Amino acid sequence: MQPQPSLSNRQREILGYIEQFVDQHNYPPAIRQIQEDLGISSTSVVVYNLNILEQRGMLRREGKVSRGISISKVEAAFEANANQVPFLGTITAGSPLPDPEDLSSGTTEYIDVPPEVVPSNKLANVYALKVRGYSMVDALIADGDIVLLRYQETAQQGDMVAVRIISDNSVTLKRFYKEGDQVRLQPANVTMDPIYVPATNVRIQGRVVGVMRSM
Amino acid sequence: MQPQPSLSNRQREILGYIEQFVDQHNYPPAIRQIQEDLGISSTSVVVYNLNILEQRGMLRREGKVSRGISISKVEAAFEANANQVPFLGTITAGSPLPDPEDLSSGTTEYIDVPPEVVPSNKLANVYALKVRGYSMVDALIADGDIVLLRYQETAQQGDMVAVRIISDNSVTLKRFYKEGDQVRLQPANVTMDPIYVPATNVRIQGRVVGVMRSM
DNA sequence: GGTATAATGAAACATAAGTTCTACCGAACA
DNA sequence: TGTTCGGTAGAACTTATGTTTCATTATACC
Repeated sequence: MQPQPSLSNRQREILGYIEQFVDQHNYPPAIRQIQEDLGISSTSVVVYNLNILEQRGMLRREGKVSRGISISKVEAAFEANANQVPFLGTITAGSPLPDPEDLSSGTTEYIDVPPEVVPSNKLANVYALKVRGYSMVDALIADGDIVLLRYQETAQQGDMVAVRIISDNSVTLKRFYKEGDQVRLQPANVTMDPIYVPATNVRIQGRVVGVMRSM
Repeated sequence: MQPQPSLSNRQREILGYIEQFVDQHNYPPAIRQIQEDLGISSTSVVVYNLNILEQRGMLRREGKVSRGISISKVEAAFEANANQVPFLGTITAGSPLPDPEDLSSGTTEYIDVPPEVVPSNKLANVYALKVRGYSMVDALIADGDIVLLRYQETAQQGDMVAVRIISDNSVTLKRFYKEGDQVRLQPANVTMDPIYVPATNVRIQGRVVGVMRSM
């Protein structure tokens, strides 16, 4: 965001009116409409303030076009809602994770992620996978769940990560604790016991940043 | 959705043009603009087809208003993005569920729900609660999860529901099976055993339609 | 107070844009 | 063949709406 330049009350009022109007009608107001509904005495006053708002980048206008006002905020709202991450397919216990690089493969699907699950500013390198089977119940993840992973090869203590246990050729989701040469993999379900694996036998394939389940 | 009435090529073309135009400019096109850009010979032809499109419910027009076209699709897109449900607070094992009627209490928060979790057309009576504590791990729900409940007092076999066990004064989330006078409450975690309760001892407080977890 | 600058008012002007009317064309049909 | 009907053309008409000019009032600063 740019530094917010000071707007006069009238300018704020006009801007608010336009937003509300567009919201309600799906098309922008005419200058005379702004004038009348806001009790402004002359269209030239509206024009005057619209010009300032345009200079400040609060909106754009198309000259000589009726209702040719477009509020940047609308775009912003759209972008704000466009919290999407690529959907890369399915994982099962046995199979390796899909390669995040597969993004290039043209027709990638995207799914919405509410900011309550992953904040908009932390969506970089995040992708979604659908879980197949019950191999991850100990991570509180069921068949059909959508897991959100951020691609990374290292992890902090206690992170929930997708780890590949090389000797097993399996992928599981566990909390990660490095303990010397060992790695402790702790199920999210607190009633279950951890497993210990030599550090050389695990590869981190991403960090779990969210789960979404539909029923 | 209404039955999709057949549109002529020209009508489809006009509709598509309007969508694209709005997308690009944030305000609707003028009739003459449609006419020229689509190589139509007369404005009356455009008007003629716009009227049909309006009758078909594909768009709305405001009489005598310049660029007074509003595409229903825009609203639909907005609505599709406005997949929100009220956030009613927290639940723990012991406490009763918040009353969905509390909606009236003014400052309700709302949270986004992606259509992958709950389809837009099934959001009626759905509300969100944040889970506190680990009492519901056997339903594959952890501390901090957001559960989405649809308010209802009955359930189908196998539904995941929020049930209140009266004698315990507790609320849990389980799969619901009615078996004669008994109710079988089955943990979502398939490795765990069900519990049996007399039907008179349970109250269904809602159906779990989704879960979202942030980590 | 005097002067520059920001903000307002009122009206005239120009034109962008919706509306309407009538004529025309081709296809379906009796 | 003539008649109806969905669709197309062209043009005139009206008005909704942006633009501009100029005078006027407030605000600030020296």
